[in-house]
Amino acid sequence: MLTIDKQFNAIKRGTLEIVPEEGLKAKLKKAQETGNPLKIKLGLDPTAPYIHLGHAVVLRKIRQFQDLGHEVYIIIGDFTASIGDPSGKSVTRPQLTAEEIAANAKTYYDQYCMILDPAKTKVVFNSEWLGPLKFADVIKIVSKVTVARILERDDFEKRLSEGRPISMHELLYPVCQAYDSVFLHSDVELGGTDQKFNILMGRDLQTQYGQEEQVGLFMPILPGLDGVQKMSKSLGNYVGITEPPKDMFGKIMSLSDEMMPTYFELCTDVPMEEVESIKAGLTNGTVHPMDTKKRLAREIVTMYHSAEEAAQAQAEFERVFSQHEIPTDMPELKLSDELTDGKVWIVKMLVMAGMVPSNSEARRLVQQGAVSIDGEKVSDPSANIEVKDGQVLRAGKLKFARLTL
RNA sequence: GGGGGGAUGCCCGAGUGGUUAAAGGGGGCAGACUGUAAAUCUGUUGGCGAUGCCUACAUAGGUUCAAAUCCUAUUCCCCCCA
Repeated sequence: MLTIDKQFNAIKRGTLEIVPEEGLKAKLKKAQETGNPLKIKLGLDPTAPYIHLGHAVVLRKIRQFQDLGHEVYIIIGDFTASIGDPSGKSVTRPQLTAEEIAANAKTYYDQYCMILDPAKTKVVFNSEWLGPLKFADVIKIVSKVTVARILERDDFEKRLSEGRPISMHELLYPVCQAYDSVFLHSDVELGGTDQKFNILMGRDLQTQYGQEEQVGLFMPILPGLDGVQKMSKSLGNYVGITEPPKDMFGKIMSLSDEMMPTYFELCTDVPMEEVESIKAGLTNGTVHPMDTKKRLAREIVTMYHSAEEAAQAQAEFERVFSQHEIPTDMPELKLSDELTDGKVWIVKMLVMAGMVPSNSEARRLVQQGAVSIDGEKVSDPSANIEVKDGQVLRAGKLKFARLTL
């Protein structure tokens, strides 16, 4: 058994803040003494069922708790989804049907299992306890929270002062989330910094209900591949945990150098001392950035696939980009039905290969000199190409297809 | 309930009768440079086998030789007063 301090330090890695740190230590201690596991809470929005490295940061932290023997409750916020966490951007959210939520939850579950221990994970829906509440119950709950307290929330405060609208139901969102904590008697709630207000609200409400307050554990928001905005699918700057090794490796290699230490810390299990020395090495130039990035990519691919696949992905990467050779495997494009006098229009090929969405886009690529066949540039958008079996069509740096007849 | 403002391409945002497929910026894509990086520079960014044609400025009609721009109705959003 690890000492409390060691447990605490392991958990602390990568966290932005633990509120309060002493509270967590006390809980860990109590759990060890009594043998009762802590209840770890994580709320998830059921609307976006695609898990990427950004989500993984929090999930991996949760996994650590499991490894220490604690119980994890994943709360699917199906009830609260009908409110939507107030952001001021989209006040109204599309209502999901029960089927959609169930389907999303299932997809989620399949992906969690890549990170979490399914045996120690309980998935619950907050509609289960929020749904049956009567209006009188709601008033009772709400009476424990003051308006001033609610309006402290950045987003509300800002909107209020800017004269932008705030709907009543939005005020209820943090309360609902806090009530989840009360209902579950949670000991620790994890979330991104954007969850700070809601999680602290949970502490307040638990106190009101005479419960021991939960500890808030905040993880940083992982910046996306662009290094600027948070990782999100809709921004396209993400690495999905179910992506093929090759894609995962390639995407990580496209990170900017400055992002590397952050990714090492939040996305891998490389010991912190080593992360620090890598960081120092990068700063004083004793460590080669590209090698380091390859290491990073390898660590991450290994985590979600395997060491062999990671090695293969790296070999492939080096082959294509360092030695400028073509990839070993690529999609095939069957052209036998498209031949006219043994020729195929270049634009048509690109569209058929799925490399571009439209003929116009294909023309543009050709005109810009991004298209080649067997290394020979095609620059005329109206060209009809005489195709030979096995030739390689390339568009831009990343898109390849083998032509077959 | 009354008064006012607004809805433009992936996003932001100009444009108030005619060289407007629509300025500018962001983002994306491509090229150069590289370490498939970042930064920078350049080009490009509705569709169509295409020196032209079609579709687009919330929706539906209308005026006009000509509309994103004017008129009418509809939908949605915001602000102020009550």
